Amino acid sequence: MRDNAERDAHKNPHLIEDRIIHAALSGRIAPGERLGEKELSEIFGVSRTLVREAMMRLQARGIVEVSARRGWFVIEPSVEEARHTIDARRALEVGMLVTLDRASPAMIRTLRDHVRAEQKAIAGGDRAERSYLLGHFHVCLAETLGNPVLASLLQDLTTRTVLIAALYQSTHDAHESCGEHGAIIDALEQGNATEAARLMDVHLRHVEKALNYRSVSSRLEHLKEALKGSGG
Amino acid sequence: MRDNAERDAHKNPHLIEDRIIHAALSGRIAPGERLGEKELSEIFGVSRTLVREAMMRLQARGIVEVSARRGWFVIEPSVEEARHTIDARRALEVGMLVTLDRASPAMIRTLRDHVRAEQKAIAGGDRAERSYLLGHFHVCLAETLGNPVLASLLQDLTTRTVLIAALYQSTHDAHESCGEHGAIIDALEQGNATEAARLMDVHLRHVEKALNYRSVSSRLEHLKEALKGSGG
DNA sequence: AGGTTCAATGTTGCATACAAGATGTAAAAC
DNA sequence: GTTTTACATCTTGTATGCAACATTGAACCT
Repeated sequence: MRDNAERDAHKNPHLIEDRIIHAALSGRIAPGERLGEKELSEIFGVSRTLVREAMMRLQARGIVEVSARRGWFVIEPSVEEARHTIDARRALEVGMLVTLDRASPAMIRTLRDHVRAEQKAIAGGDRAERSYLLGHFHVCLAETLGNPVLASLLQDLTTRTVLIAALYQSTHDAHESCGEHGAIIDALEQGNATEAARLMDVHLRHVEKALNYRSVSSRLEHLKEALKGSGG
Repeated sequence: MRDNAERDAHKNPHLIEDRIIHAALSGRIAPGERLGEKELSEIFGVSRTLVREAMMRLQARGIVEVSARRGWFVIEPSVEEARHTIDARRALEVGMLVTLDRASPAMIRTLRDHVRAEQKAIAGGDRAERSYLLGHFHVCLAETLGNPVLASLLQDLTTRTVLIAALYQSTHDAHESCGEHGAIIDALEQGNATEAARLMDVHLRHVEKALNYRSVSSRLEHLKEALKGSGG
């Protein structure tokens, strides 16, 4: 991995977004975190203009939001938004598998490789890599099925889900997730797309169930919640 | 409807995008059409900066693309991209209905209203309104089901589909589309989400089948195609 | 001490200036 | 007549400057 982002930010206009998405998927950027334009412009060695343009794109992708004259912040979805996001994701992934014809052996091999990488990251204790791979499995699935449009949509939804998981202190076990990924591939290998879809549905319900919607770590929400039952 | 966009473009940062999306859905903006920054900045009475920011968001949404130092253009998807887009849409909409529990009477009423509006636009011969409503039905469906995330995703996918339909000279009949929308609502009303999903699947397959993938109106693609069989 | 006002600072919002490259056109060369 | 070349023009790419607002902290008043 390279650290000198400065030189590439001009050549690849999407570098800034890519880095931020990757960092979010890896759990290195928390929901609610502030992303200052000046700060980023120094990190990437470009002017605020380019940073701003990247933020605009990330905003359209639902990853960051702007508070007028206060700054850019990584999204901090409310409980309702979190539900909607995961529901949308479930719809998309279940639909993707339901409407699938058949998965070729080459696809299966690619997916198995990915799960093996997940296992390795879990065993190795690399938290960032683990987080990234567990999320990226879903993007990888869409890519492997050969649809870049689906893959792109899933990248955004997955990133948002990872942020939600961080915000609501997901207790979802990495082993379990990885195992479920494997089971989905099994079903695909046997040509049973319906079963794969069902397993995906269950998997994503697990993801949601592991969230603790009570413990909102947002300062404001936390305060609201705390004060609601204190003084009345 | 108001024409003086100038005054609002400052207050509502998303006005430019909204207008472009609406125009695309209405068939008033064709695929491949050039959207000059200066041109737009004059129309909306703002500087190029704001136009550019809007274009960045539209780019992230897959509606426009930029050709370096040549300009911004409404997307002109290749046959392959068109297939992927419609496939993604089918996955999303089928999944949305499959994973749905139950549609309330209020929802059914809203949807029926929409279809009535479609019929009225068809009868009245308002091509733009007809195009808009037929596309927007799907967004409306997601909104009505109560998921803004889904609605937002569908707005983008639907817009892209409408552009694809324009590019590949879709012969899909408006009456037929409208009828299929009605049938989907019927199934939802009877609480048969599976059937609704099946009908949606069929509906979107019709949409794709109505495309004429041979007659690519893009100059470049057209030439490529023409020259491929001419001289070898 | 507690609360209020006001100035200082930091951040985004928006416009503008200029650089760099693409395109179209007309003159020049053959 | 055709091709080439040079130039004029137009468009986006990027940086920068300044204005507007939010926040913070200190001084000040009560």
